[in-house]
Amino acid sequence: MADGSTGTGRAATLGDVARLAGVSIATASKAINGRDEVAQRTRARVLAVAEEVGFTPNALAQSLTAGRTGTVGLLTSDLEGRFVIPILMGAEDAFGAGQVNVFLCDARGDAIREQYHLKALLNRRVDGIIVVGRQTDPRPSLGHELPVPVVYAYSPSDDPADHSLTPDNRVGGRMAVEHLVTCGRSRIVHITGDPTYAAAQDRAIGFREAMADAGLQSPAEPMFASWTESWGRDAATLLFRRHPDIDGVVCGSDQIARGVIDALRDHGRSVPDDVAVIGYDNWQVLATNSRPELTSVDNNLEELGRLAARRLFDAIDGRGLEPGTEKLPVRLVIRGSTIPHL
Amino acid sequence: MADGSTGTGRAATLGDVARLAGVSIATASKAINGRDEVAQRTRARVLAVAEEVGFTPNALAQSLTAGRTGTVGLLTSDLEGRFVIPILMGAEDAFGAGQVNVFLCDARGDAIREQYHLKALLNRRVDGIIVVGRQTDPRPSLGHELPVPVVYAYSPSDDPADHSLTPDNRVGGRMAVEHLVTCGRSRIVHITGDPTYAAAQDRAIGFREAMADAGLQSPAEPMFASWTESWGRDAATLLFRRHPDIDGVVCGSDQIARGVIDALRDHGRSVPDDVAVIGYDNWQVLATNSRPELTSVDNNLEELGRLAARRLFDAIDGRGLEPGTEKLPVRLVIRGSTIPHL
DNA sequence: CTGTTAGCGCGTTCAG
DNA sequence: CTGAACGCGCTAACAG
Repeated sequence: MADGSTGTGRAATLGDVARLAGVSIATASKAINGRDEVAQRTRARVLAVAEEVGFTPNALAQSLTAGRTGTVGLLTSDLEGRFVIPILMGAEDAFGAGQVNVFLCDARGDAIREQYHLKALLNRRVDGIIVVGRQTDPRPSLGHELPVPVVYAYSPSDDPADHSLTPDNRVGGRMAVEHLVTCGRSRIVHITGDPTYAAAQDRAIGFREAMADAGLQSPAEPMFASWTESWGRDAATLLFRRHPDIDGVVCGSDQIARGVIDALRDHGRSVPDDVAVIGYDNWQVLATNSRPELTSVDNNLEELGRLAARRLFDAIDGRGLEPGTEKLPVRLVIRGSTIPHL
Repeated sequence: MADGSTGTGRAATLGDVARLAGVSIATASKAINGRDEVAQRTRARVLAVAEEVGFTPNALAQSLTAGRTGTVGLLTSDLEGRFVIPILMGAEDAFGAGQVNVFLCDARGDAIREQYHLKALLNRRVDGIIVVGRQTDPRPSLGHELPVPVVYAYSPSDDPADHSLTPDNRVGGRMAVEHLVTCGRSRIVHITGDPTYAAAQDRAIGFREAMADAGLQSPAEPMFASWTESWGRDAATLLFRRHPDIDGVVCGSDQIARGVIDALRDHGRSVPDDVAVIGYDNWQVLATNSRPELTSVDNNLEELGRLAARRLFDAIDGRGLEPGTEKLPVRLVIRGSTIPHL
């Protein structure tokens, strides 16, 4: 604490502490690291001095000998941070507060920049890397020549030999339908986003499967276009004009759901009384500000982050990563757009 | 590239390269770092070997002697990442791609955890720290006993001796009014969020000043409550019932603005023809999905991040940080909620 | 119990 | 132009 002034005074070193305490560097080290080969009185003296001069062990030097740094790289292209933030938090949780620190690098979707960041992370000797994408479509692998383990989160790697974690969109699509069926709906349609996204396709597959399983026929084929509110509005207008008896809408995103609800109100339909609407992603700012609030499928991203961290940890400890993509369970968050008076 | 397999093969060291190239470590070092005290042929040989074994300089070892690590800590409590992500990106820009890496730590609003992270960052010998809050209210200083410079971004420090960067909310409030006046509005009201937030108060001050400067009297006092859509709806309903001739609404956030627009549609008012509405924060997902799209005041967070990085850089290079809080200019993003047919 | 010695991987004198 | 030697701060074997 008495380091002195603003950004100057070179941090105290173990040697400083040892000298001031009148012991050797090795003894000081043992005392501070709680080894039991030190006399109580000596330890007390060393600790007192350390406290006094505000000694902070130099993690760099420690890492140099230890062979591991206790750092992890989070390599992302998620410009909004929508996926990377919960994953980061989950990872921090799993690593145990402060044991591990995370380098966050944003490649902005640029492969060159990604290589650059990767290089930097390796130079800094991170113990492992988590790659976070912003779509569930497979992304190019970083390859296997890397000296540290890599886990892919949200976007799986396109190489099946890598270890990837991604939410199970198919199950999510199913869940949405099953919930609406439980709510007594039977004329259910699906409005979703960009058909080039795996997420859109997978959720639609789940939708179709669950409809078939329930013995229901959708009044219309799933409609794909874009992940926007305006598409939600337009699609809803179109569909309800053609099929006025629709009583449930499964949406591919919360934004689409907001648009759908919006359009329904314009057309004088009540949500959820006339029509139940369900979103996807459980994006708080959209879901809880909606009127009524939005039932939505949540990807459990924090859990995904925790798991990614745990997998990486295991790999770092030499326990090896099984190749393949884990599809993680999603969960339904029920609010007022499917169940009245909630 | 030929390091070998998955996460095992200890990374090649400068010594390895030197041995394989048949030169001393010192020569290898010079060759690789582009010093000109090396014969062309020797350099070529060394570089070839380095490439072949996939040599990566150990940044830890470099930092140990260099005295600086080329790392920066980003200490935040912004759970959503709404502020921290653009600031991170701005900082990465300013530092120059890859020269500097950022440790991102989320304290989750917990002072204990913050101390813990701070300690870890200092152990890792970061060259400097940027503290990012999620409100513009002053936050507790980290103190001045730190061995590295600190810059506060978004949330200023409560200690005027620290260096802080925060958006100029007062000017933002003014700008909103001035824009509406330019658009020919004169009966303008202000609906904003939680009155305990400095952001709400400062924007309201700007609102009042600009109204006075324009010689206008607001039909109603600014209304404070919460940063939500539902408050926007309720407040708008209330206000328009009492003052049907209002023709402009300055909102304290985009969420509030969304609610206001929503209510206006319910009441059969057209935006922007009957009433112009302006939001705050320019939160893309809200602003561009609105119908009509939302004119909004943008806090220029990336620029703020860039500047924070630059200030920190200067301080690291010993150029010293002037104490005080810099209020950064904001900018208006004009869309359809104030100007028709845009 | 304590101190001495030897590295960890690299950059940097300073002789050759 | 090249190499031997030292130090960055710390931990881990050994001796004493």
